[in-house]
Amino acid sequence: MTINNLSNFYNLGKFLNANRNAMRGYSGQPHYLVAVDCIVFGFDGEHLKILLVKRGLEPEKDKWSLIGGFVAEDESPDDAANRILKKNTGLEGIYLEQLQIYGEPKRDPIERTLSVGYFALIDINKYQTQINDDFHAEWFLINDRPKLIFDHDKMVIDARKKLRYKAALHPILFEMLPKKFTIPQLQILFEEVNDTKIDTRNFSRKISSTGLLIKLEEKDKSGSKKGAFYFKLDKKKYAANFQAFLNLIPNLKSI
Amino acid sequence: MTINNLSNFYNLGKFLNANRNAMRGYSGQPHYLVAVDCIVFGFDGEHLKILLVKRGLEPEKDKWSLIGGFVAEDESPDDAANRILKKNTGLEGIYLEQLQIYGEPKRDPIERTLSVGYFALIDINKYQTQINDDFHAEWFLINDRPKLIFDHDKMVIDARKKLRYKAALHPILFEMLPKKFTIPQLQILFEEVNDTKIDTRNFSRKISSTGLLIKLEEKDKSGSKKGAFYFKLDKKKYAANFQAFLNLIPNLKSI
DNA sequence: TTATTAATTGTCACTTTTACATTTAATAAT
DNA sequence: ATTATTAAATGTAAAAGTGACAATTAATAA
Repeated sequence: MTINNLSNFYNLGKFLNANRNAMRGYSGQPHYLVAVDCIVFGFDGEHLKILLVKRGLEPEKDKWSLIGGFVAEDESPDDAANRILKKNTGLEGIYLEQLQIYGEPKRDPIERTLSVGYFALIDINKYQTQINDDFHAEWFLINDRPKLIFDHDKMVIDARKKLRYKAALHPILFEMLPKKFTIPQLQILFEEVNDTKIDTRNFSRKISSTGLLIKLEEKDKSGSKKGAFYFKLDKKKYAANFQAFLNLIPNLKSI
Repeated sequence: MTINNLSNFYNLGKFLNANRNAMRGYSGQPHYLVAVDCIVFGFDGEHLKILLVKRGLEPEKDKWSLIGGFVAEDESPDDAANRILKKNTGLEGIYLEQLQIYGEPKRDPIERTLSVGYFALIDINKYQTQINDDFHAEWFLINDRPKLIFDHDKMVIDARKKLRYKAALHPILFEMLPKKFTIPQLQILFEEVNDTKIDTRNFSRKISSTGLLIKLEEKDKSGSKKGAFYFKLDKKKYAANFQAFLNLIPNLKSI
């Protein structure tokens, strides 16, 4: 039995795997590909959006999919997600959170691949300035996106649920806003994420009471004659209070 | 080059992997072992406990570890967790939730293994009746447990944090109680999980206001002369309200 | 009959939440 | 210069929820 006349590489691989494992690993256990897929959310001032790419390899080449890639030998899944996001958006230090693992045996028809889902929040403007079109990434309205490959549609639905959940309790939505933003902008973002209308007076009071915002001198006059004051995040309080439970959505208890 | 005179199975494995992938998979991507590890919490009426096993294989044989195992070819990680829990506790339909993935490249010294962490909540009494000692599982006080292998200590810490977090908002702790339980029992459980003392009057009022409990005729007289009334869960309301945000812990906002 | 012990329950002050409409600041139009 | 227009900013009162506090009750044991 030589390498040259092997008719079935696959079985030989299995055979050698078994031998190798008996010698130096966990005997006979199966090995899988491990990937990460990122659900990247952004906000353009009006609508919640999601960043998708045209898949570059078979199968399903040229179909829309989440940004993803395989976990390399020297990196953790978190590292992989950061690397892949940087490659596709040019951005570093993006807000990133593990969603869950997707591991149905048949989810990838080519070969068993487990995928760690991440959701990411980015400032869409920061992205736009740095974009080079090498990766064919494109923003879609969250409610008007193309069908995605594999189980990516489910990932998007799960990520949206989790975004809503977290945003009701923790001030994560600021991650999608530019450094300077107005209260009306913030409110629209909250309304988008929660698919609901919020009372202006109550929202403003609630946001103020968190103590997370610092009012600036400057006004944004693009939206109205009167103009709306810009605010910025109080970074220290933001970091310190991030884990605390807020109550940012009306009727939270009956969601 | 024949199989018989190969001096290095590992390199051959790599070589073949690359060939195999070029033919029928994703070319050249590394494959890893994937395991699940379960952080199993229980409550004995007094203290929060965790279920550990003596590891049965090298390395670290006979050291304490979480209940775990590899994900087989025909099952998802969720399936694997259920299978492995059943094998080790005899219980089916246990409350199980994905915690996160643990994937540092060197976390297992033998071979790269990614592990999906799960936390499980079980009624410790139900377990005790079904135990057979085949698996050398043992309950430990959460605050007095042995050092665990690999990164399992971190998993336990993470799981505890998540348990606390979820228990503050959702009625998951009932999963650790028997069908009939008293309010004082429930309160002790909440106090254990949150490492805090809770005012009896406020706790009782808060729990009642959820509408999740049904008062029974019977009393538990083991703890006092007066006896404490048993309650049971209103299963329908429990299922319906599970996703709603409650506020079960005092001073929730400043945790 | 009394003592004992844990279970059960009530009140008040304070905070938070909700529902709801008017005033204000700037620009554009006359 | 005055007025019209538009979105931003703000206030209040009623209701619900929260936290801090101690007295009463039901059973058994002495």
